[in-house]
Amino acid sequence: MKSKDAVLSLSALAQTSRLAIFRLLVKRGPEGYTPGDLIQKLGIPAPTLSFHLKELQRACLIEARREGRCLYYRADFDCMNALIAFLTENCCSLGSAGCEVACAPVAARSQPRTPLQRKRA
Amino acid sequence: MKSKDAVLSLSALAQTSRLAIFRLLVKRGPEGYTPGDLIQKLGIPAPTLSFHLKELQRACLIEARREGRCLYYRADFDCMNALIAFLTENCCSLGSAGCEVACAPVAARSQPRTPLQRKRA
DNA sequence: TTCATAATTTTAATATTATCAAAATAACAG
DNA sequence: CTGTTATTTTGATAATATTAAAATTATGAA
Repeated sequence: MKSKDAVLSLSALAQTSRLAIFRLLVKRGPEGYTPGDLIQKLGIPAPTLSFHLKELQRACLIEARREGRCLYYRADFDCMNALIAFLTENCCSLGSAGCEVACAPVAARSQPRTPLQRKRA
Repeated sequence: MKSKDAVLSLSALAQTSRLAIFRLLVKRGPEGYTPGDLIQKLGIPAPTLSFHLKELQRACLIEARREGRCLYYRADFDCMNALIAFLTENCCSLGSAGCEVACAPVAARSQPRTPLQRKRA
């Protein structure tokens, strides 16, 4: 990851609402949340939320998929990994100290499937 | 570390000049650099540099000590540790996965002492 | 097609942040 | 005290970010 990309990612996370959104999406895992879900949970007006989601997307920290009429946003763990790697390598003098940090969604391991997913199986 | 502090730290690092300053200070280790050093290395005007140093200091990412008529700024590794811990715990779903990231200056481990340090020993 | 809902985009106003020149301050040497 | 160097503060301007309201697009159902 280049310094320029790191600044972009850091900027995206350096805002109260966006950090809150991202934390929710991380906790949620691969299934993701729709903007509607996030509006309910965070109380952010729709246009404002949309703006912040776009910022996070621009920094490649989240990605969206469409399912019917809903969009589902989820955290991009590869990108978050890259950011943490950049910080530990460049801002920590740790270098490759044998400690491989790998971000992965907790939810991916043992979460009940959604009704939609069950329908498909 | 609270979410509010994390936003402050992230904001401080989310700017090209400040990230560059911080990376230099991390590489440098405990001895630190004076504003004059940084002006030479980065070509930033003195008032702009001073502004950015204060921002980094406000986020507790760097600290200063005076030595004669010079100020020496150095990275605050405890604070950086706290930030990385926050990110891995809250934005990575890693939790305490047995991977303890600890930031420390490379310079602290195996760098030839400065003339000043030799004089004191 | 027409309607209702989900989500985004545009617009526009406000707030925050960055930049840098000029003046002010701090520390020291003579 | 006076002059010199290092650094910060002030203050003015430019750039960017934030947000709400209104308009627009897209989707699925009737």
